[in-house]
Amino acid sequence: MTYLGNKLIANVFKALGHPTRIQIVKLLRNGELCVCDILPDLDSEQSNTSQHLTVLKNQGIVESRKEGSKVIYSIKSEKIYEMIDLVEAIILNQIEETKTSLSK
Amino acid sequence: MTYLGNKLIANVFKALGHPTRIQIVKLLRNGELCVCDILPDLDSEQSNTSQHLTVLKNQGIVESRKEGSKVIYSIKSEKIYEMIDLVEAIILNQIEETKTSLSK
DNA sequence: TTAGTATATTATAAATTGCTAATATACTAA
DNA sequence: TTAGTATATTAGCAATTTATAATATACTAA
Repeated sequence: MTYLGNKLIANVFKALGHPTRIQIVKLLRNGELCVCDILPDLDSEQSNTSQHLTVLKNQGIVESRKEGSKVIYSIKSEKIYEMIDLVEAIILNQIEETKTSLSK
Repeated sequence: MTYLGNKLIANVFKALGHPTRIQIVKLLRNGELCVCDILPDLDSEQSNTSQHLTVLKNQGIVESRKEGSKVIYSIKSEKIYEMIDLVEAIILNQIEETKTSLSK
């Protein structure tokens, strides 16, 4: 694959490379939410949250629509959750490994 | 999940968030390689490549062993390739979407 | 021992990212 | 129209990441 292709791929991973953005994605696992419902569950300012949502949107991870004065965000592809599940499995493996090497 | 958990997850994604590191991971798809065999396929300096390998190693994405004067790197879990495949599928979807919206 | 090869580490400068505070925009209701 | 709510954008600074150049370490062979 070309450098350009790897850059596109890396950009998606990069967008997922922040704890707040991971949390946003997880919040959306049960369905769409307006920003007003996302905000109280996060530990960051309104403007910062808005910026994180923009990053996720720019990489096609979430999409949004307007409903009255609210903006509703949703996940564009369930594939994102498969990715998160894979990462969690990788992390669990490593924890197991660390445990094993400690008890030797 | 806690902030700490999301941070662990984000760190793995972050490690994959660079085109050179994606390329390294792809190079290792066919099996382990020494640094000397990775270097010529990359467009970056020796020391920079070594730093990227360290990032991947720190996140448990690759592992290494020494063999004589060479260091051999390999992928720790095939799950990484499932993740890359998912991202590629997401990107292809978006390209299709863009095409569709252009032809409307 | 010396020279050469393979890889890692360090310092540092440049580029990017993240956060905050302030401001702007869009909508709703009085 | 005015005030209030919901969200986005901007500017500026701090923190992090990236690349380069230089140096260090480990191994091999002469």
